[in-house]
Amino acid sequence: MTRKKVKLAFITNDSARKATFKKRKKGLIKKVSELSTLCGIDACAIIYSPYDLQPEIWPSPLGVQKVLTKFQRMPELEQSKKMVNQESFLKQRIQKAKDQLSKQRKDNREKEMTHLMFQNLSAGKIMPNISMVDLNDMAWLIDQYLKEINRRVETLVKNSQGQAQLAPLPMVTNIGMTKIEEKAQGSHGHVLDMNMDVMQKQHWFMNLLDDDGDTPPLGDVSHQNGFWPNSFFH
Amino acid sequence: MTRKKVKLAFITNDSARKATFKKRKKGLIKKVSELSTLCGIDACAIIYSPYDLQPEIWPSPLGVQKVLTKFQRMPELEQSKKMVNQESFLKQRIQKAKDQLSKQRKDNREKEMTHLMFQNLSAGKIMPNISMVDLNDMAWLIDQYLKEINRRVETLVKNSQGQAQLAPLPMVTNIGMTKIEEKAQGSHGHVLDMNMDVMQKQHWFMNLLDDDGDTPPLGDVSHQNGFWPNSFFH
DNA sequence: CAAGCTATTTTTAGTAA
DNA sequence: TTTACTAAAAATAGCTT
Repeated sequence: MTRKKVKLAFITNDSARKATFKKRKKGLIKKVSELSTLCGIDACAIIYSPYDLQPEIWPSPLGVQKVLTKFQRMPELEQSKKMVNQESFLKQRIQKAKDQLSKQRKDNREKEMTHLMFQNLSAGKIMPNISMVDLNDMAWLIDQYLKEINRRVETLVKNSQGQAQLAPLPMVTNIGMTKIEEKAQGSHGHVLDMNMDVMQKQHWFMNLLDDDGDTPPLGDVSHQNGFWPNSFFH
Repeated sequence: MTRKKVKLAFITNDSARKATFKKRKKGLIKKVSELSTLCGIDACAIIYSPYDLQPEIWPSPLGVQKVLTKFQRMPELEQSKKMVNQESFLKQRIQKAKDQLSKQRKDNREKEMTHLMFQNLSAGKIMPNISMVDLNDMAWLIDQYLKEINRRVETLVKNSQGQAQLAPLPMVTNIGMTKIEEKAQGSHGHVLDMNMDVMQKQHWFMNLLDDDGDTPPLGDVSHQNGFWPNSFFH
């Protein structure tokens, strides 16, 4: 808090709560990354929120995976797993089976996407008959990669600090496109801004399709099977 | 940090690192719990350290369990974890091709601009029919050159230090124009201040055009295809 | 080492644009 | 609504005990 000392209790005002959440989420991730850097700690963060369908993750999907795997091997946790009663034991078995099914589906989907992505993106343009769902998943995937790239750029920038007044390094936002300051511009053109919201991303993506020339114009799909957040691996 | 601004890098001193870790771990857990309370977020923290056998957890073993179970059900995230290993080689291929394309475009644009620059500036004035986009890119290019010149000046200054109290060398800011202290003056006139923000640069540039006499006055372009930062190498 | 102490830096609540 | 700003609150690096 700042202008006023804050009471540590649930914020009932919706917009105030959202604002606070966004600010603190950012701060928290910064803290995690700093702890990781300063002390050489393996760390990750996964933050779900009612405001974003996709959870915010740090440092990367792979990084999260790595840390979680490590955690799951830990015996202490198993302790707490075992401390649950019989009912939850059964629930666990059911959950485990469900997880296996889910995992299998995911693996299938993964292979499918790999194939699609290679076919499409390596050709330098997007095939005309690819479904919106697939496009969406692919776009999300690319988004994850871009975020990872930006994280690395930032790390590099930080490590080369003290170089005396370097001009601010542009953040990588899309191939061949740079911008000096994230907030210094609108989101027109084909720059894939990390901070674009879902509608913006959709817009950007649709433009990309249109510009491709050989793709028939598509109608508004915003009311179809959700655009970005929730169609990944259903 | 406090008594000194901290460098974001691994702390090599063992005891200092441990002290920092303990302090920051405490702070981090506090932040997590606050976020959870204030915004009604389900959250947990698990912090391993080389200093404790048991990881520090929040809010409780069961609480951690609960959150983790929720996470493990999430299909979309897991997907992205795995996908990376298998696909990183693909990612590399695609990225490499894109980088090459981008580089080629950049090279072309640079040659184009160099040509333009020679045509225009060596004549001592700016051609009237050059486009705003080109003007903008050219200005950016010149800006880069000036920065490079300043870097070299600074290098020279540093190499000749120990000369006992050199007067502060004026920074080169534009041909024939100097200023003693970056912040000791406003940004009016034709001095190209490295620290000018986008709006200021735009203003400066527009003035340059107006003063040229034979260039028709131009309207406000701040809402056109971005002024300085984002129109280079589209 | 651990614990306590500030001078500073960093975060952020509330507000304004 | 989002973004920007700023003053106040909180966190914390380097000391001291």
